[in-house]
Amino acid sequence: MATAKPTSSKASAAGGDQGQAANLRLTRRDHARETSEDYAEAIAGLIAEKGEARVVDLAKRLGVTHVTVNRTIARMQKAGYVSTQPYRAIFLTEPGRALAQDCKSRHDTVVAFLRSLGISEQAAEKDAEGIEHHVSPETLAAFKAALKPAGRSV
Amino acid sequence: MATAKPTSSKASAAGGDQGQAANLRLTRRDHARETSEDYAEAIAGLIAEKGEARVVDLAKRLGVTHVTVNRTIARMQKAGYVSTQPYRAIFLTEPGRALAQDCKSRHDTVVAFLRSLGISEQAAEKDAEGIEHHVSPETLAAFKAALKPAGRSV
DNA sequence: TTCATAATGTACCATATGCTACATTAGGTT
DNA sequence: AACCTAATGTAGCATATGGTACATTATGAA
Repeated sequence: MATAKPTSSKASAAGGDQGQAANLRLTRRDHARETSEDYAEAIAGLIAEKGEARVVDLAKRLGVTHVTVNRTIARMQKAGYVSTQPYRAIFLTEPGRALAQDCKSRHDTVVAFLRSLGISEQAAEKDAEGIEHHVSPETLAAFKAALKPAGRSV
Repeated sequence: MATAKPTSSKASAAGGDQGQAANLRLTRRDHARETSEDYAEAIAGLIAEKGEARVVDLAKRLGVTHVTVNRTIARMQKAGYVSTQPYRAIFLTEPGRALAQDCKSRHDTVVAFLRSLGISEQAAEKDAEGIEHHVSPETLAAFKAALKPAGRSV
């Protein structure tokens, strides 16, 4: 009976359980990556603002304790995104800088797009934090296109 | 170190930190809720399609093993969203049904909105899975408004 | 009724995220 | 130099999510 009764357009589009399963699986598997992206973006921001990123500043900005920051930074260092030494500041490696830049670009696009819909700055920023990690290149392109109907090609 | 006195560049960033910190904190704290939402939606779908939701079907649809489903269902039962008995099917409670309905509505709105931007059905479905949990009421309303430029006030 | 198999449950492991409490280090002050 | 304090590090706990391996139950077939 699992013969996928046409639940609106969902079943036909996703190919039933298989399709949706893949979507959800990917969504969940990427939580760690999302964290790394948030950290990379925050580190880049701090470096831009004050020249270096300290654990305590990251904790403040990310809304977690310094302990959580410490562990995440350790993981990111193992993954090659940051470099740091005990009791020293945290710096981005090349891959880390690329990650941060990519994230900031996406973040800004999402915020600008939401703002263009008339959404308040507060809500746009808040929603963008959650949404920016889930926009595919195709959707991001559509957002950009909607922002530049005139034709600036950037 | 850093007696926190020279708040030259910090002052301007301080207010920003607070706001962003709150955004990120909320985003992360809600991962468990997102899971419950996905499960509620999947259970509702299975009940609609086959009359009952079994662990094995949920596992297939959500792309995880039956063990993961089992544990999550236990948590959701404790939270009052579902009711079930050993070796029996899973049913939604009233709060569970409300949650599922709310999620499906949001999901459909997000998909429709993305589709209206010209995004493919596959990408729209995939992105919606990740985005639907992060759209505020304000943004959701904006999506709906963009879908109904004629003026039907919902 | 017996039995084979699928479904479900349980035990145990791993990672990621978050915390509190406490230990250690760095840097400026005295 | 000694000292104080903020910053950093570490130990241990908790929850959520994911898994494999194995035990148990349900259920239809023989």
